[in-house]
Amino acid sequence: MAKGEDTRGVILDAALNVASTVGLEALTIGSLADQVGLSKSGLFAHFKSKESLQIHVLEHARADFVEQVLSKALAQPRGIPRVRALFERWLAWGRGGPGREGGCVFLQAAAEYDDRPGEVRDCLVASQRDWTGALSRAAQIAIDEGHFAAGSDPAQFAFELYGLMMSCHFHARLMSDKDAQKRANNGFERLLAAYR
Amino acid sequence: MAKGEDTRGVILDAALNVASTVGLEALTIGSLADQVGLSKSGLFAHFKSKESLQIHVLEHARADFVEQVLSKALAQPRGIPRVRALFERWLAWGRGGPGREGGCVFLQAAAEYDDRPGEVRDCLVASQRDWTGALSRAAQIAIDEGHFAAGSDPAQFAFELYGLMMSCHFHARLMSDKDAQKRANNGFERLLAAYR
DNA sequence: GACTTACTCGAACGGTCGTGCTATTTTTGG
DNA sequence: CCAAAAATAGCACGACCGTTCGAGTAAGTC
Repeated sequence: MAKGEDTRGVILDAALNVASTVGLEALTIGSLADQVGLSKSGLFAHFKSKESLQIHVLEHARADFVEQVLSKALAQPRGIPRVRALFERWLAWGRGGPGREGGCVFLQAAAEYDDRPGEVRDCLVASQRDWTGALSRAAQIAIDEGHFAAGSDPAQFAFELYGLMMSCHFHARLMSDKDAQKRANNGFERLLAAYR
Repeated sequence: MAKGEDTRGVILDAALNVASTVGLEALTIGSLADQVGLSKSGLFAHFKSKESLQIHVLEHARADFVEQVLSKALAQPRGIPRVRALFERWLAWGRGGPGREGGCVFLQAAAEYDDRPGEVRDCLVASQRDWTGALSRAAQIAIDEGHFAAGSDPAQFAFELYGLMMSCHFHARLMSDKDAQKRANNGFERLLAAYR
């Protein structure tokens, strides 16, 4: 009973790595099976369809994101410190690393599914709605704490924060811009200044 | 001699429409041939390979972008008016419309090729380098004209502008946020205020 | 040790992919 | 109008896709 759950975890780890680089659609069961040393049908049996696999990959990523980004940032004091922690850990997560060579799988998936209906898209939208909601809530708390000006729009703040993250991902990965991280931080400080 | 160039244009129009929605990689020759009423091999003969087709699609899009966005914005007075025109037309182009249902094909391609080496990526990077360069130049002019504070970083401005555009595209398309356009404008005004 | 359950494999399926090759039709230039 | 050239169609190919099925193996229970 435990064996199956283990290999399933190994599969999802590898799948997440692939999906972050080439996307969830380009992810193929055959090559994934080779990577983890399973037969194609052996891997397939764990998920009943490719769509199911894609959804599980997204939820796997979401769990990791919540653990690495959200929950750790929530340990920071309310207000600007927490907002800062959210942004910094978000950027760090999106930078990728061993096991997630392709950066942020959500940004990859966002581009893939923004015009492609289906359950995968629905799952992605739900996760991103949660995330933008968490960002907005953190901004609202910053208002409540008096760190941000009263009357500020938390959703507007989240919107602009999202933009900084996306631009950083774009410049760092596609444009090989070594200053992307620094530019994102500059933009963040300017954003904070505007909302104070 | 003219016939071939015509059908080639028809093909590229349809291909651009498809690529903007599902991506350049998911674009298939067979379905594209059906759309334009050609046989698979008949269409294939126009481009010697799929990679060549993808590159031609990108250059087709680039030409349209230059015509619809860059050149028309350059007709505006130097400084903030021109910067504003660039941003507004950029957003409008990214919003899509008939013939480009999927929005901005460059954002789509940016996600697809940010970890996928090859000639298509090289072509995309070149076009985006041109574009960010144009944005930076417009910001530099705004500095020269005294519209932006002396000592401002034009590339930083372009970086943040790119973020607003991406976030707008993301929120409008994936998240079905009707306020995305408004939020992008809000962010733009805040950005202008910071650089004045 | 027998039985049941969970896991994995190999082979095969229909389908679609990009890509050649060879005709045949259509367009073009003199 | 005719020959040269360009454009298109038809067909076939090898490769890979997701998926199914049946058999075999390992693990857990009584």
